[in-house]
Amino acid sequence: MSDFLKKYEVVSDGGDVVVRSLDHFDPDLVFDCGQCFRFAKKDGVWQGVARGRLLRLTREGDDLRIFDMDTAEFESSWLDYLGLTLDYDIVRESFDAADSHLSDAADVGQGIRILGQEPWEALISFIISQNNNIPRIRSLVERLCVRCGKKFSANGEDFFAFPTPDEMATLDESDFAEMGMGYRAAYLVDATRGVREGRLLFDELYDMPTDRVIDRLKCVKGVGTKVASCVALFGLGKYDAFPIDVWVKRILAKYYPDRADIDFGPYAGIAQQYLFYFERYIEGK
DNA sequence: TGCCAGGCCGAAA
DNA sequence: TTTCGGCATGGC
Repeated sequence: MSDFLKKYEVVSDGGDVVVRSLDHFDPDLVFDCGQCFRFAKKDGVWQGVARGRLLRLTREGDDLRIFDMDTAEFESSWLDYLGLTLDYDIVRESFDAADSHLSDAADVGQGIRILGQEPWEALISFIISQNNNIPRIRSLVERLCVRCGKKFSANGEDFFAFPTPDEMATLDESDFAEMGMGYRAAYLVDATRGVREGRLLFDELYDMPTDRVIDRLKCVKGVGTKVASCVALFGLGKYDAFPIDVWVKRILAKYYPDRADIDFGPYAGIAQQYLFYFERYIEGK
């Protein structure tokens, strides 16, 4: 375990886990910056379904409280999910060194961390995201989970896990279209087929260089550079995944007209997320 | 009522 | 290789 993990402390507290002195984690930004679509704030507590479980958490001053969890479970899977295995002091230093505009964006988005989502969920979510707005993406993802995800109860309510490929395969294109997926219905069918038939194996992608990962993901119909980059970043932890051909035309052309070849380095994907959030923030969301 | 949204596909130049 | 129209749908 490297030194930076000693920057915070994980303790048990009345059936909850409390992460003491945690920097660079603002739930309002983490869960509302457009990287995930299944979390909502309720009575000051962020809650959502992830990895088949209800996750509830809130900030308490310098600490982060995760409800109804023991430290063993937290350390084995949620440390990684919440992005706490990466030192954001180092990320931030690299941004400050790279560029002043990015540094400004990082000021605004201070507290964003990249979650470690399931690649399958990221793939489906970001196929749905194309040419769609965030409230509608949330609504469509939820509709999909209610339709074919496993139902479970937690904290006195019913929730639905994100459907597995097999569960998605019980639906056809017309079912997805009925849900309001539009022309993405065919893409969802192909993604499901691709994973079930082994054309796309996520396990092979973790140790692969990011550019090859993106090429592989593009074997699914409806997955281009942008969607593939989001899956690589949010679902496979490829922090350098940067959707260059899309953002060169949008964000880069907008903020870096004379520097189309700017290199954001090993955390380019995180830089991209700060810039995405910054654009939403300065344009009033 | 229009415009637009975490884009991609396929055709045309 | 780059450019561009079309695409389903519903937030705003």
